[in-house]
Amino acid sequence: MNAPALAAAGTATPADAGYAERLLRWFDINGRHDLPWQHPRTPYRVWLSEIMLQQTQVKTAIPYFERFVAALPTLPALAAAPGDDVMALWSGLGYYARARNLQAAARRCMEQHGGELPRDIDALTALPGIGRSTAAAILSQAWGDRHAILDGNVKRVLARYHGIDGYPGQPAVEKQLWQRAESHLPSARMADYTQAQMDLGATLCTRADPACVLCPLQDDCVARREGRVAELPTPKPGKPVPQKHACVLWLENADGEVLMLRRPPTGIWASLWTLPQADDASASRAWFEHEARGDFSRAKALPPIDHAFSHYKLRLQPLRLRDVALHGRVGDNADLRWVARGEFASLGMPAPIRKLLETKLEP
DNA sequence: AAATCGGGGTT
DNA sequence: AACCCAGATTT
Repeated sequence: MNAPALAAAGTATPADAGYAERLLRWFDINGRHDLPWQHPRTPYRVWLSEIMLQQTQVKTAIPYFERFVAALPTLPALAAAPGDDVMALWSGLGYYARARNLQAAARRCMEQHGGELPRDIDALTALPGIGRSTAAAILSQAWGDRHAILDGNVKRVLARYHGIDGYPGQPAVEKQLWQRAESHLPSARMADYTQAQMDLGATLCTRADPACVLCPLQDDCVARREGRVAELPTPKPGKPVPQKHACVLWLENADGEVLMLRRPPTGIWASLWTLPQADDASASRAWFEHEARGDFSRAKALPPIDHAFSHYKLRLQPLRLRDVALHGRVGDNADLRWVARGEFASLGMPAPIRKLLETKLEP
């Protein structure tokens, strides 16, 4: 294949014309046409799906999406909802800043854009939680507007197709990928084209064991021709992650309710409800003796929970204590309260804490 | 056990 | 511009 004309990046050149055509022809037969956000394909539903899909795979996102749009079917409904409701609907998906940004953006749309998502790439990108790729995905899918996306799937496809070396998260590499993405845009069918790219990357040009023999782009794929499919895209340079430890207190009152507190609005597990946590057992004891009455030595250590973040590993040691009463009146502090088992579903909680609290224990 | 994913925040 | 942060899932 001839070297593509870099000067022409941004417009489809004759040399590129086949890319979108072949991809769309493949999509018509093999693409995903029944995703819940495609029917009906409204700006609000596309937006919500794109935010969920930023760090979550389609299969995982679908039940969350269904539940979310059933509870909050429109942008004004999202804007008007209590923040706790939004967090509860997001609970388990991870990256909770996405949910807070989502609602903040909805509220800004109510104030500045007449209660609708703006149909303008710059206005969209200015909203919290929406960057260049997400804005492009919304506009192309909701309206058919001509913008290139560059998510993880597209990065992988383009890195292989053009044989681009270097970690795609690196700015210089990402810049090249954007240029390639712009160069392949078709002149019509943008909604299908955007979905087709994501489908190709998700179902066929996968990270491990891609199905190259089925690929509509295999004839011009540099990685395929040079036998470098397995080594592209270049993996992220690894770093050792530190191991951290903490204790969590599982305190129950005489009614079997669990003491929970709301974490601060920034940092890890922001705004989520969780168990009282301290760096070690003696700090847990100090917290307990300050807040509660009872014999701390009765606390029973449960099996530790291991949880992995991208930048550190956390081992949580749960300490369970029952028939606990507090010194003060809990009702005075909205961020610390007794929670009945039946209320768990309505609170946003980190996945490992929810799992811990739902483990069956002897009475 | 390690890699992954897009946007926002900080330096 | 170049890191750093956030978390559940998949491999």
